[in-house]
Amino acid sequence: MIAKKYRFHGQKSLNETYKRGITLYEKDFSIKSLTKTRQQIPRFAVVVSKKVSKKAVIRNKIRRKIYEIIRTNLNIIKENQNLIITVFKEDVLNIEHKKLNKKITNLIKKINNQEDKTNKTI
RNA sequence: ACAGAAUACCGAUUGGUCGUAUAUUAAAAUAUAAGGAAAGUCCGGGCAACACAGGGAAGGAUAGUCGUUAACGACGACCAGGUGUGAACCUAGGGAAAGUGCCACAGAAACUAUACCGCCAUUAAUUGGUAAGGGUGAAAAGAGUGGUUUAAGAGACUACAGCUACUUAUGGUGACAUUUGUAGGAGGUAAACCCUAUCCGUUGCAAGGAAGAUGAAUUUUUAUUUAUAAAAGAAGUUUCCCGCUUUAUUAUUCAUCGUUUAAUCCGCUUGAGUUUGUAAGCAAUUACAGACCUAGAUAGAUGACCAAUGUCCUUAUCUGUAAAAAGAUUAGGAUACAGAACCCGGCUUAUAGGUAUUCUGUUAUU
RNA sequence: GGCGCCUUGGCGGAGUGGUUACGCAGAGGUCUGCAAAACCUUUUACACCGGUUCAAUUCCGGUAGGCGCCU
Repeated sequence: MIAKKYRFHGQKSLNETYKRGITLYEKDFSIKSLTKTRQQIPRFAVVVSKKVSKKAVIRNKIRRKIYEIIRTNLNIIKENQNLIITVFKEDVLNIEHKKLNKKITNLIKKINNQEDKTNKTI
């Protein structure tokens, strides 16, 4: 898991990223990001709804795997970035660790490039 | 050996790298960290608020007996009925002789029956007797078998067996069992309404409490008196009525703003706790003594990756044997169900694979 | 986390202890020069598993799926 200071606290900050952030889609999951000038520590959230799977064990495993990938690749991410990853399908569990790692890191890099082009910071 | 029954239990282990939460601490570091069902939320209790948990009506739950328990719709032992060759298992198992309702279709008739065919008597048609037999149906004058009686028949009468109500005696705390006598002769359904007995106040930790700023609102009448009393109204308590509480300016309610790296803190984990031993009891369980402290998250911790071992299954080879069983090696596969959210006692449902104890039936051998 | 409710053909939607109405949709036919409308015929259902009962979609218990409310 990831440390408590890297997590979101409360609903308003989450809603802000949902409204204003940029989104990119993969087959089984999507990424939203928003960079803020006031912030000093990046924040992450992984959302796995009950529609993905009814069992709490499977949902927890998916979250933990993705959090682990983020934790090991912290150097890619900007200091003032907010990231939300939402999972749509149960198949994420069956993907190998290395493949998932590649997919997610590539997506994050893409998003960072887009943000640099548009200069969308608040 | 095969096929079963019951009860109790385990449900992976070790190492490496990188991490998460809590506690201790200045920091580093150390310690601890998910189940038998944590699940479903089906019952019961603690705890909290409302009145200290009160009265009546309505409503709900349960239903053999005795016990266990904080309590229960749970559990234990026993009784009765049913199922099974048996070990055992199942049962919402009070009342239909308080009252009401329902019993489709078929059938003559579905409940104080009054006869469709049949049998007998009598006739021109018919009418009368009869509940033995047939047919319908889930269920049919509902006490079976043998005999007597008769026009034909029938508890109409009798012998034996059996049922219901009351009753005698013995055993048992009791349900009840065995037993004595008298009387009786028309069904089912209460998981239909209902009656009887017992129990239940309502809401649920998102309960409840603490932590900002500004503004607005907080009634009327009477009496004495100039701040008290009484009455009405209002608000709260809710399935309804009664009753109760408040009528406050350091308070309550509403609105707006602020806080977003405090959307926080308390409640929150020492408890009907875990474990060892002894004693009581058939058992559920209880008593006493010793030792121990063992998760506490809140966009929600308890993990990710890698390696080895164990267990089980399958294939092949070897050993082994009359044939099996069993053992060794090689290769491949599987390793379940499932994630604390205030806390306990049960129930129900899901679960790869495995272990132990007691018992039953069949076959074979001694 | 807690509390409550629902499930009937392809879709909507009545019903109740005795084998399920109706409307729309689908298929075929009548009518028409051809269509529409109208009329006639027809296909497809009580979420699943147990219990009570002679008989259950209905009554009772459990399971599954779906929905709502409480900060």
